[in-house]
Amino acid sequence: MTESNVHDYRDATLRSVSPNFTAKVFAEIGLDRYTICPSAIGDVYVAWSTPGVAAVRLAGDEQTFEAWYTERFGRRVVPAVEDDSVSAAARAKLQGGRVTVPIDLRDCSPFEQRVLHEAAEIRRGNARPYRWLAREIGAPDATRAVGNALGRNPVPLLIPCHRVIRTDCSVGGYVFGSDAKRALLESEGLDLGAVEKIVDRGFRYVATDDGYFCLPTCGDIATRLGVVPGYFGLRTLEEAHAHGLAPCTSCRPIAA
DNA sequence: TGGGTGACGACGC
DNA sequence: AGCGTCGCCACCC
Repeated sequence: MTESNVHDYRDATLRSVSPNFTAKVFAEIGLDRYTICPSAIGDVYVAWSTPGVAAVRLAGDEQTFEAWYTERFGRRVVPAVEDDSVSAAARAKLQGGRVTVPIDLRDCSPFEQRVLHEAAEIRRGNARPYRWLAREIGAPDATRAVGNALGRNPVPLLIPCHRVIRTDCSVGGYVFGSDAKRALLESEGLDLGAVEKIVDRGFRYVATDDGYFCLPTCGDIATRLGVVPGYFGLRTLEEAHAHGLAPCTSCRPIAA
């Protein structure tokens, strides 16, 4: 494709581009495109650029989405004609597949990227506190800033920011609403009712008889509860130490 | 430059 | 138990 061709395409009426334009052509002219994918919370728009998925939003009015996209990223986005490898991966992941999806975080600040990369490591069936995430990225006093960064997550669901909750195990905010966040966590196997009972009794950690203690929202605790005789709650780290318990290497419990 | 904002958290009633 | 206050930090004017 020549340089002048590229400009011709850019200047074309984007909505009427020929279906013959392949994903390869879109990649060459650097045009972002979007498609609709089913997800656990209903249909979402998935928008992507050459490097990866740039945005996930609840599906609704196309004009509103396109305007939001340009406002947020300073680039236009047009309906995709067909899936390519990036959107196909996103589609699979949004339906529960264990797939690696390339993500385009170029418009996020370095701090936001650190937060999002850490959130991406939290596995299904788990949740971690905002404060925990702040500690993990080496900014232990930036809890509030972590919440702000997650609130600007351009790719919710793909980067599972819904798995970051408050230290008291209440779910906290979410771009699609706290109720959706709660439903997502439950659908992933986290028993928030059980967690609430533990917290209501004044416990911040849970120990199993095999010698480890966890955050109440650790996914591994539920697994271990099936194979060890019982569990008991703890109020402080000192209490855990007094019992000779080791911190779970998965959830890495933090001080109250 | 500096003041305002916010998906937080600890404390005090 | 729930609310106001304040400290914290990154980000935006």
